[in-house]
Amino acid sequence: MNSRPASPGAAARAVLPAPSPWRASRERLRERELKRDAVIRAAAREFNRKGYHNTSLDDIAARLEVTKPTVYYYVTSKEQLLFECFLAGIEQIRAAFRDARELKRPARERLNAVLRRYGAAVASEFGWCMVRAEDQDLSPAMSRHIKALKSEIDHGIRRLIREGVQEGSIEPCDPKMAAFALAGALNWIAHWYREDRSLSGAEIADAFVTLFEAGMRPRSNASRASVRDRPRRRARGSTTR
Amino acid sequence: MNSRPASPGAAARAVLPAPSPWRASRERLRERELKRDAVIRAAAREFNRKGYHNTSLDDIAARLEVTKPTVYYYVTSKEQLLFECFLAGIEQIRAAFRDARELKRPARERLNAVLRRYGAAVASEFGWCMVRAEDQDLSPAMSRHIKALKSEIDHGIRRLIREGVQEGSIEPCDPKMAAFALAGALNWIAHWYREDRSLSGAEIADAFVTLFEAGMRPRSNASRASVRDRPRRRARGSTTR
DNA sequence: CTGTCTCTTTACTCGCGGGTAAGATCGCCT
DNA sequence: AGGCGATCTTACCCGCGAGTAAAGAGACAG
Repeated sequence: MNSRPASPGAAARAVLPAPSPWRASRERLRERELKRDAVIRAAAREFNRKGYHNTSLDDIAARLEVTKPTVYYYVTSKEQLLFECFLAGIEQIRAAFRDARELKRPARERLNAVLRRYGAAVASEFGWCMVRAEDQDLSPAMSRHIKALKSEIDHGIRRLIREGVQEGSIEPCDPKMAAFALAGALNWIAHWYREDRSLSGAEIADAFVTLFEAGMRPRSNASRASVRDRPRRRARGSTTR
Repeated sequence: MNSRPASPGAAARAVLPAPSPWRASRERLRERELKRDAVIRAAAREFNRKGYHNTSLDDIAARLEVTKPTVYYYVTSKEQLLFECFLAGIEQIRAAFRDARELKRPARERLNAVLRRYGAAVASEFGWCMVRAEDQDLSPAMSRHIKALKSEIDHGIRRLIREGVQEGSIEPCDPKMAAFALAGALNWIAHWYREDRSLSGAEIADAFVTLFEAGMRPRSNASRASVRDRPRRRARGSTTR
């Protein structure tokens, strides 16, 4: 407590060359961090496999080859475990937004970039927890926290859509509805991805983005005449309807 | 037991004017059916509000102003209760497919008709149960049953898409991915619809369908007419690779 | 060797909730 | 006038799983 290094210089000198007595302690800290992460990842995997309520802390502990109290040494409650998994997932998406903000491209492309990483996050080991962390399973405080984060993501998507519509890179539409549709399709990946892993999360997101962009109504002007499988080129100048 | 009516005529005569002794019994049957439905609807509402695992049978009973064993008089287990709710939801969608099959319209329109009723079903009181009935919460037998029904719906959508592509009413695309995207967006309604009920389920589905059809990439100049501040020409080459 | 700090275990508590046993109640039939 | 079947209740059982108390096992310092 009171033995904190007197000066930054002294501390730095001790760190690098000599086996300072502080080194061991720092290493332990690091190891502890690693173990904590392992606990959270194990929890995510089990929640993913069997669902939150069908997973006991004994299960998670067994998976780590330790006992339940050990798990409790690293987290305070099952609820917090779920919350941490949720955070790990959502943080990937927040990072995607931060990166996209730097990008100097039309909003539509920035949106697509975000959606790709969104899809990857949902397909990740934390996807299930992120998508399905229900307020009903959580204390009011955590529920509020999660809701706020989800809302942030939602409004981020809406904002990109709105920008895109304004600058003309996105077809005019209701940003709220569009955001719900996009996020819904991507979120749902978490439900079926466990069974069918033939594609990576990013690939799925790519396929979805392509679909959302093009739309399902044929684009080529010949759409009304039964076009077999010609329409490989997108409509350029001409229009349908 | 042995006093079954000798002829249909006798039975019919007894039903209408006279208070046949069978009437009471039939009325009881009917009432029983009604009560059973009430139990299932109450369960759906509670599952919807608090989730399957956070709802106890005491909760459901209390909501009906009866006691737990009464609920068990109508239903054999909590699991079955969830299953019945699931069935009630999915049956609406199966009906939509049956009706659409009659329709003599392009596959794209039949698909849209199905999707509209799909959305309405998801937004109904059974939507949550239908969408979230997890195999993990159910016995293997029921899990298989539910999976089969879900798969039936999924393949129905894929089939309509495939038909549409073949006849040219739908832009060529991967039916499997497209079905996942569509169903995902609609299923997800169940997650946010409880909070935001500003639109009916059918209206939401309508909005989604419009969106899916048109796509988010601006269509040719014609659709551009409605855009207010004269958005510049969209660059063709700017699509992400 | 000894105190102490970190990490992990064994061995519990305890309430919740699914499910049941054994009647009460009530209307109907004979 | 009493039996009977359908309906609903009171009063219970019991296992599971979240969470905890308390003690052991190492590592390191002095």
